[in-house]
Amino acid sequence: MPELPEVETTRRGIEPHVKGKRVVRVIVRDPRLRWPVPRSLARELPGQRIGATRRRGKYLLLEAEHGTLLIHLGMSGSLRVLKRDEPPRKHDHLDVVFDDSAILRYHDPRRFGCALWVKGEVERHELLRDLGVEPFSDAFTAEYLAGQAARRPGPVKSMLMDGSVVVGVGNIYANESLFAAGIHPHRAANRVSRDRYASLVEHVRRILGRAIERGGTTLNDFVGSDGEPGYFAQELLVYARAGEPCRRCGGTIALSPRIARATYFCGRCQR
DNA sequence: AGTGCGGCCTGTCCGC
DNA sequence: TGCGGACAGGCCGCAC
Repeated sequence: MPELPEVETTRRGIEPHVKGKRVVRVIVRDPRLRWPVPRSLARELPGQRIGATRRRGKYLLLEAEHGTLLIHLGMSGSLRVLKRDEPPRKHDHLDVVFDDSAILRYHDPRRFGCALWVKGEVERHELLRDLGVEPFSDAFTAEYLAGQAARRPGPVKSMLMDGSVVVGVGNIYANESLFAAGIHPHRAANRVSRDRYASLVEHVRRILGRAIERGGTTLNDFVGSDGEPGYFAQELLVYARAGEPCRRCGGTIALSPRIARATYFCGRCQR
């Protein structure tokens, strides 16, 4: 399930194979993604060279000369680079074919992802416009989080997973970061001290960074652009460990479905 | 305006 | 062994 580390792993994996290459063809086998793949993509992208690849939150941006290919992997999407053509497998919905015969192939069984063609300033696109700060940017600070939290009596975990506050922190990494910072996921956001937000900021960065180093987290189906799974799952301390012993205090990891999907925590270590 | 929930999908797992 | 149903999960869109 791609969160920021999985998307960044994918970006780093594909960049050497697409940067500077010219697109010769776009093949849409099934346009029925979260939003239909626009016809303009196959019509306009061919002939253009890909420049930089970027990431904004969990969106991948492939900048072409006169537009941007905007891709989201949803929860089951992956991108692979093929050296040459091979028969598409089930759920291989989209190919971008390059002038050296390499193919960027989009695979997404659940079709929660999207592939859009954006002209003009991509940052102003409605999907990106209202996104919160990047966790690795200077804007992600304890002061910023405390400020956001001031009007939020709801659970701190909900705020952490709110993409209009900070991007890229999905369910897995929210659970892990709150455990590392010793903050109870049910605690009201406006009742977390500034010092503890400072700790949370550090742990979010450390955990996301470590997950990127390990190639992401593979629980069911995530694979990087080379087809390899990620290895961060081995380092998860609370996620998917309900009923198992806390690695810090030996207590039992609890599972609460109350907030935004499955919430795992240690009731002794997190307050 | 923050918050929670339904819905979109399909593969996987569980119980009968 | 077969099959229905619950579940997972990002995130938009909507209701409150």
